[in-house]
Amino acid sequence: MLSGDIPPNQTIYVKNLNEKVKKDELKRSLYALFSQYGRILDIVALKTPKLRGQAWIAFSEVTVASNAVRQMQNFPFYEKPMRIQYAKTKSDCIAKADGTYVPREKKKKQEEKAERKRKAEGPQSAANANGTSDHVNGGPTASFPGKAGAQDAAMAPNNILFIQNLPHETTSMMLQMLFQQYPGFKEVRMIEAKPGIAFVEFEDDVQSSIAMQALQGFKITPQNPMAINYAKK
DNA sequence: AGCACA
Repeated sequence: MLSGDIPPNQTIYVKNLNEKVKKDELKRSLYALFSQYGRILDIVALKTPKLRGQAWIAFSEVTVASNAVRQMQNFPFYEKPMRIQYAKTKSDCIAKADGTYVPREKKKKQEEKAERKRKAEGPQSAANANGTSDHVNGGPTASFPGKAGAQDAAMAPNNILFIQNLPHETTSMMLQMLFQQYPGFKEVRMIEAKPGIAFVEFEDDVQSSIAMQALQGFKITPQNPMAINYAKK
């Protein structure tokens, strides 16, 4: 199994998040970043000592969650590579939609801990010697199947994006319309002498990354999927 | 490292 030993779930569990970023900004950024894969039903992030640095993102479909787990694995997000797994349990928002939601009774922490332990040392505690050598995931630069902009070599994150394969009639106004919807947008720069390319600047590389993810492969014309990379430093 | 929903 790809991510740990947790079975697929339509909610993903994200950890190693930068604990300095504020809760709602975090949620907004996660939303912008992950909604490219499909519909997000809910994002839960708490800043309690136990739960900071983690988030749960509930998707409309398991397949969407699966793509997100694979493709965003280790994505550099606020300076830190995201670690993504399937959530261990069903989200309340999904159970509610299912009709299977039952409000959980308040348990004391000790009871919960005991229960978890009981589950862990089930009937066969020596049964986990099955070659769990799975695979070491793809590394910091995931590829984006079906997206023409996927780069071949990893480029260091940069607040400036380099856009290629634009139709020659593209104007900076058109690009501005596209990119300004993403937080941190600053400006579009095009070069008269070089049609088909542009630079788009954001305030920082988290924000540029989100826009890149969101617009990667975007077609201004059917023949022109945008190829977006970080600009060279 | 850490699996919640106030």
